[in-house]
Amino acid sequence: MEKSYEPKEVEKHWYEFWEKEELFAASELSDKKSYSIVIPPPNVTGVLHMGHALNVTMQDILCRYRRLRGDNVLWMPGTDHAGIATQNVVEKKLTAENTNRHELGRKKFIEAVWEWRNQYGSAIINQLKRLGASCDWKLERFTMDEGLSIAVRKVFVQLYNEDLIYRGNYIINWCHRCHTALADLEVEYEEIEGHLYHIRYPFPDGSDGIIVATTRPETMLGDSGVAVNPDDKRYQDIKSSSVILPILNRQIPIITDTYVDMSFGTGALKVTPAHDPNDFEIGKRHGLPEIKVIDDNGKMTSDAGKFEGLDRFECRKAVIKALKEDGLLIKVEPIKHNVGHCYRCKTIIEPNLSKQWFVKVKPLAEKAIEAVKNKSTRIVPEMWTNTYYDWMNNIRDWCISRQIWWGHQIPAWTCEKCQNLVVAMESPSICPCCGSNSLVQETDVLDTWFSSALWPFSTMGWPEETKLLKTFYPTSVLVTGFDILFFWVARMMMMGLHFMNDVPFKDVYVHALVRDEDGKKMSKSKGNVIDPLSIIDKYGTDSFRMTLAVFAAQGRDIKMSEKRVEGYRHFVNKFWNAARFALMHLTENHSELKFESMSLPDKWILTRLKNVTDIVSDAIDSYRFNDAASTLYKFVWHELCDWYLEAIKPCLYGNKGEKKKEAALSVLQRVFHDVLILLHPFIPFVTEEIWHKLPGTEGSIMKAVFPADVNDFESLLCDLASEPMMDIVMEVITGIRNVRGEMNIAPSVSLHVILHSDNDFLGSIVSNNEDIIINLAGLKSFASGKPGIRPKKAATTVIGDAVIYILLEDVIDFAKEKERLEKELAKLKNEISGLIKKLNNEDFLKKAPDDVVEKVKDKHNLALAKQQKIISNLEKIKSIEEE
RNA sequence: AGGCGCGUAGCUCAGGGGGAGAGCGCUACCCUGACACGGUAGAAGUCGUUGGUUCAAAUCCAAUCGCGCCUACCA
Repeated sequence: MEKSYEPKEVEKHWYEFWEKEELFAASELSDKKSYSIVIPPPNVTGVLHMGHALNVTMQDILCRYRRLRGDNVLWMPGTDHAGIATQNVVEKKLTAENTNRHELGRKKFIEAVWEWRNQYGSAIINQLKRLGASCDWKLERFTMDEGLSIAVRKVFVQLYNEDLIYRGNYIINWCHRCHTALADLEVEYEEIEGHLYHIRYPFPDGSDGIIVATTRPETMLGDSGVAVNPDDKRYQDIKSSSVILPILNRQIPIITDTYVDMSFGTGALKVTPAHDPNDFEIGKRHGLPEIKVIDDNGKMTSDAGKFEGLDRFECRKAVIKALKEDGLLIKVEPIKHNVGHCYRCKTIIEPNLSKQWFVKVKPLAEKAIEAVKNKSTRIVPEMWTNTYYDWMNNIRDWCISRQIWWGHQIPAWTCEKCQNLVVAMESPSICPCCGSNSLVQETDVLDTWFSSALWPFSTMGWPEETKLLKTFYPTSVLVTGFDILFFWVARMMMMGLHFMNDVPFKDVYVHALVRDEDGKKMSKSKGNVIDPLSIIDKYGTDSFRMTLAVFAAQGRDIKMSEKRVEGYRHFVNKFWNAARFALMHLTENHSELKFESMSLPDKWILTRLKNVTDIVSDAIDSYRFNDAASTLYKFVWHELCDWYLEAIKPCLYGNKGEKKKEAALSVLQRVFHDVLILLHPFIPFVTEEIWHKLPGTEGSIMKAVFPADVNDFESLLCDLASEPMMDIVMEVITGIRNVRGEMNIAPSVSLHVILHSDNDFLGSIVSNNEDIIINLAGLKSFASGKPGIRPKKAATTVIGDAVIYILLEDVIDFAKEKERLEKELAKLKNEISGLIKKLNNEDFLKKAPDDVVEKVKDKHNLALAKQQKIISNLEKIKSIEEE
């Protein structure tokens, strides 16, 4: 074995091995318990980022763990066709080739997208593999696949027939750059420094009129009214029922509506039903005309009069100029306000009147709320439940049509002759209404999230009644970031319940975001993105995964930096070397535990192993990945390496006889065997590599059995008394080392140590394990016995009931020793005074539970005894000095 | 505006009513036959602030300050 772990070749080798051996494959039918996860499908245009890395690592930990526990695991992989993003990518490519999609035409363009997808679409999948993802790749799905497309059609048609999908002219969010409608969710609001323009709308008789305030003066061209609050005293006495719209000189009505906020601006609101969602509602209430002045390209329409053809922002300037000239611009004040931007391209979106398709979500949402309320689906951590309810309760209809070409074309046809609308699975040949054969399909496609919403069952073959569905639906857990809780999770809940009559997943584990070192969100524009692949290249996948797992505490974002990963590379390397050491001695199989000849450290480490096994499985079961990972870290480094391996070295070198050696070897093998399995979900590559070198193993570690599931484990291995006993041995050793350190005695100097104690239990433990103490404390000799004559020139330390004398014939520095003891005494006195305060408190004695009181009393007695011993040691020094 | 979360060692964070913890960093010593990506020891914290509940509060409650995020139709 290499002196340091080199991940590159190991990772490549074992990943290929796993795939070749089909170790990731799920069984369609099996007697085993089913466990299933569908991957949140990354965009087909995507490049692996930290979010994916965390998300996939967690799912992989769960899947590998469940396999080790004997479950039939399905981890369903795939990608999402990402309508707008993918279309953008391909359009860019076309531009570079000096053409565009309109020149190509719809059919050719779609072909071009498929070509692109076939060429580049597996990039993200290959990157997931670098993370060690154990998805069943044979089942890989894509939202535009034929099967998934049939599912989409079926859902659309059924929802339409159930009146849960409708088409209509409504105000929607329009992105001029992407040239499509967006759902409300796809608009990101950002605070912007803008201006609030106060504009006078004169009365028809030319008198003062009403002053309105707006941040988008260009929309005034589409105004069809001015609204004031009916309770607003300022406007009670107005005689006129209308005003004149400046520039266009249209007469528009003054209406009253309680929506208007009297405290904002002048309390008068210009109403533009075609370009503002609220105005749209007001317009509907008052029957105002909807005048569209900005077209789908961001240019002014003919209704904008002389501004026709002008860009919307150019028009704003022109309108202001015109108003100024007419003396109708009263004032301009700076204002901070939220402006919506397209989540894909950051263009300022324009609320626009448009004919679109919508899903009526209320009825679907009710079932989705109920499913969480009655715990059919559990959201972890629980704090997200409220956010989920909140959103679900205030949900608005979902605009699902997109004016792009790449996606699932809406299965609706209009008869050119009679205008009849047909929604059907298959393209109809004649109009069922008038028999005409000139039917034209709707050109819009569906929102990508519409198909993602079906992911948990469409990937398993729905609408067919497949074995996969029977075995694996509903899925066990969905692992995702909170940023798509609404986009995706909520919608899957609605669709799953509606079409499968069951929740899509029993648990939703919502994990945190990965941020940069300073806690900022990683983004390309900020330039603070850390590329997971470069981290993997540099430190290895296992180190990276371990880092993610250790920092994945519930409810807190992860601040990622290379330095962190470096720390966990050290861990992987430490483990590698521990294994290297073990394997140097494990030259043959020692799978049978030799319980009779075990030493204390043998029994101790097995007990600790059992304990750690329980903690780790508990933690993974409840999605506390950080607890599981750090428990293993501590166990491997600070118990296995720091104590156990060091303690058994004399045995392994044969200094303690063949039987002891055999026992130690058997324990060593067992501990490595089990700890490899425990670690495998976190660091799959290095554990597989070592597994194959460890005697007594066969095949892949992926087929191993989790230690907690082995029968008789507890009775076979655990000796609970070994923990307190080993604690004493470790304390004695640490005590001696401590003196050595504080007295500045070089490690090369070996010492004589004498231990005095009245306590027979302690005495026997110490004498039974003196070889370990000698070895680990670096001693020349160690003697223990009942208190007797004190050695003269010795430094002392107190452990429990024992006084330890470290003989320092030539090197003792009494001043230093005195200082040391006094320092310790001061610490102890502090502790004692705290304990006394408690014990003097009658309420404490009366009300605190007995075991707590006992504990405090014990501690107090122990501290007193220790104090006594230190004081006498100090006196001894003084008397020696006086001699 | 409403909701959620977070303030614990220099840094990054665990913990969550009865002993303040880890990793990194720092200091000292050590290339001891797995590992210098290492070992041993050490220094370091009024657990944001103020009240309350309790025999007991870093932990529960209330308020307050600071930070972050999410949701919302303020023109």
